[in-house]
Amino acid sequence: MTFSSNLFLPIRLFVLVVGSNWVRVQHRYSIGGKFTYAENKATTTVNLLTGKTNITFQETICTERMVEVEDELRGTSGEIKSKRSTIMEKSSSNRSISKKSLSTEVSIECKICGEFAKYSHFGVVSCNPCKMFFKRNGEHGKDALKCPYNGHCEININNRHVCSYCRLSKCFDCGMQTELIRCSYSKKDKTNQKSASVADAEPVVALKKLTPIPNLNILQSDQSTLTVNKWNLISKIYHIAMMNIVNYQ
Amino acid sequence: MTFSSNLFLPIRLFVLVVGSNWVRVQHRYSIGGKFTYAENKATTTVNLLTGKTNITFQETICTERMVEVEDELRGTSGEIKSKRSTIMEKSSSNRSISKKSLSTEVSIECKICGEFAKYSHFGVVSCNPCKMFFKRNGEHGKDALKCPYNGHCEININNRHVCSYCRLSKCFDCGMQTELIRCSYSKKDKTNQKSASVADAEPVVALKKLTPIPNLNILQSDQSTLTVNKWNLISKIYHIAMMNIVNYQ
DNA sequence: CCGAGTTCACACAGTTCA
DNA sequence: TGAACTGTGTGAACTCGG
Ligand SMILES: [Zn+2]
Ligand SMILES: [Zn+2]
Ligand SMILES: [Zn+2]
Ligand SMILES: [Zn+2]
Repeated sequence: MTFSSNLFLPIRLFVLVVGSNWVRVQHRYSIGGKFTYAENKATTTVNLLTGKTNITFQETICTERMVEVEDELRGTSGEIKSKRSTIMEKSSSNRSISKKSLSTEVSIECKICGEFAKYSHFGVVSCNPCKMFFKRNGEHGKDALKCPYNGHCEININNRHVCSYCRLSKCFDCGMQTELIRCSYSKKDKTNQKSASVADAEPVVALKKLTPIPNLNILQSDQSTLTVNKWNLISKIYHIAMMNIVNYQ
Repeated sequence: MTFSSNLFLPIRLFVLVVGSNWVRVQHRYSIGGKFTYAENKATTTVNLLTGKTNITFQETICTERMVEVEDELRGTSGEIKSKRSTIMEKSSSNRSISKKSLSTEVSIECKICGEFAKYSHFGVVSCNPCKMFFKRNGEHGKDALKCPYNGHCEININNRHVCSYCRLSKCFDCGMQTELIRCSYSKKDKTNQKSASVADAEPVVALKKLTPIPNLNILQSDQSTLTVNKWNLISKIYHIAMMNIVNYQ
């Protein structure tokens, strides 16, 4: 994917998704004239959750100059001929910097309760409490619980412990998957335990189609489906990357 | 093979296959008028996997001008005659630039997950993560793993880490070969270990025919078998080459 | 340059205990 | 219930050999 930048420099910008939460932004541009120019490659890797950035900046300065050479040639008849020709001198120097940066303000909230979240758990960006809650209650299903109110409680960080039914409902609504709950660590009989749980528990689940994980799929293959928020986030990343680049100069 | 270009310049374009992953595109064109023109030859070598380009640009400017020359001739009778004549002066200057470029717009996708891939690993064009995954899990076989769903997960870059069983299945389906997984580096007894392992373990493997690595044979000898995708890729290469040429001016 | 190998930090499971 | 921990698979970045 190539962006056209709105800067004056002709910068080619490549954005790649790396892993689930990392986006890599790579700039490549040449600056300078026809015969003296710098080729720059700047790679910024941004973690969308923590905002950490790793930057690699590589610069190659190329100098090509036309040197005029004048040769004196003495002809057979004794007169001096002058032959003028040009040759190309080329030199290039390389330097590269790499730098790790700390977190910036890009932070992510738990989809369930709104608390600060760091990772994606069971397929949804969620905080540790909500992760633990789903692990405990996810397998039983929400039918085992009961809402003391009308079943439409709004869940936030303060009241999340009040109604388990609505909290679990919201977990499922946000896309948490019980399939991602694994069995306990056991090095032996790994396959036995797994097959047992799948066979016993819910054969209906086994027929379910695998839904793509709803974590930050910032850049999916079809770019037309990107929402405004995602484009805004991309431009934010682009801005961060650009600022980091500019700071090198 | 010759392309006709859609520029106004009459450019002759030659495309050659160099090695397995390199394609060389050569342009030749003249520009200018009858007496002043430039003969240009631009050679772009494109790596189909990495998209790197090496460019050589050679320009010969030919100037032929009619120069009016006035010679004083002293006639036999002593009077001065002026003879006006035109002669053809021809000069030519040469310059050549060669430049290695970075661009990666021609990219190849991992057959397993679709991520950007640079090399072929274990017999299949694949990304680094999928390479590592196959190296770790290839030898155990897919029976050691279990799909939490129905065993037909579609693998892409976002969900590849969810179901190891289906990922490994796809690795095998795409043609990854466990035979290409080597032992670890061991500087001593290298030959001994190799011969021992072949002799002891699997004589069947030794009898198997090594299948040719299915990397990008973009331009095979029979061009009629080129698919639409390959033609598209070629035109993409052509575009990149052209853009690189144009940027020199 | 390509394609094997290795290493280490991280993401995201599970577990324990107040 | 949730803070704090352990354990395991993953992948970016590197080395090595042909
Ligand atoms: Zn939460
Ligand atoms: Zn409720
Ligand atoms: Zn892959
Ligand atoms: Zn599966």
